[in-house]
Amino acid sequence: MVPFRLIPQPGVPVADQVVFAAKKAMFSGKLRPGDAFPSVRTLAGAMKIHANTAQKVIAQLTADGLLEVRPGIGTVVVHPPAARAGRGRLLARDVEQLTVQAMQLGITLEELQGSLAECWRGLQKEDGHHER
Amino acid sequence: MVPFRLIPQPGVPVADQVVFAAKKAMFSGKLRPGDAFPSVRTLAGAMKIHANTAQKVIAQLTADGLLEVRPGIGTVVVHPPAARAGRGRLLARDVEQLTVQAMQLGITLEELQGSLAECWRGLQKEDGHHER
DNA sequence: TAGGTGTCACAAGTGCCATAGTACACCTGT
DNA sequence: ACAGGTGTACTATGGCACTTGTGACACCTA
Repeated sequence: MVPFRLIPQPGVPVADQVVFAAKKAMFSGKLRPGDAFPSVRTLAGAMKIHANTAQKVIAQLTADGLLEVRPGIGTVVVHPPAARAGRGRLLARDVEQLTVQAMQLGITLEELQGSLAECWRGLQKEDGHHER
Repeated sequence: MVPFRLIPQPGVPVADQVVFAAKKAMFSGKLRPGDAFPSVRTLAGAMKIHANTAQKVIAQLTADGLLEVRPGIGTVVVHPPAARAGRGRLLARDVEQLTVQAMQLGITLEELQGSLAECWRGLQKEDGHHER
């Protein structure tokens, strides 16, 4: 029913995990623009979390511009505003962290870039499968 | 005195920030294998944190194999064991997260790889400056 | 009208984090 | 031997974020 699952990660907030899983579902094509997003209470029931936590998920995704709220109806997946005017700076912290961690593991830059490309294509390859 | 500083990040534990700053200092050559690492109390004083928190930093870095403890003497920076037997799997979570966030911002894979390379070289270029 | 939708508010419980203080075993100087 | 510096361990406390719990409201559709 819900187009994504999650494997509980200890230490990271459940709400953030669900948000991440939802984004992944969107960018991999399991949730396409126009599709109805699970309601707060439906999501809460499916994810075995509290309705209040599910509400935070919806609010977060809405704030990120990935969901649009139809009052009284529900929420719908929208196409990201594609606002990237020098937003690369927002990733600086994450890029730096990934770099340091890779260096610690003795991984080369090329290997890291390869892993990144592999992960990238792994998400995009399912992009045309709306026929479940 | 202490070969690294940190810019307080709200929301992330101070201990983790110091650990990250220390690692960055190591991989950028500001701290080379054989150098003495600041003592618990010195680190606590310089970073304006509690000695107990500084102790956690030392413990973390030691557990990561980046520091070696000489009982009664102090801690010394050691060369990472370079143990990378399929450890690329440890980065999977971070790679996936960075990928999704980049997609959300509408950044292309090539741009992301470019940012990564830039950050990488930015750390390595200072690698020969021990003449301080 | 009945039911489903998102939204908000308040309280209680839990756990992590940083601080605080104290103590111990170890080694190196003099 | 001694004093001083080192890492390590323990308990306790206050603050903060997270989750859950419960209830309520305004909105829309059938």
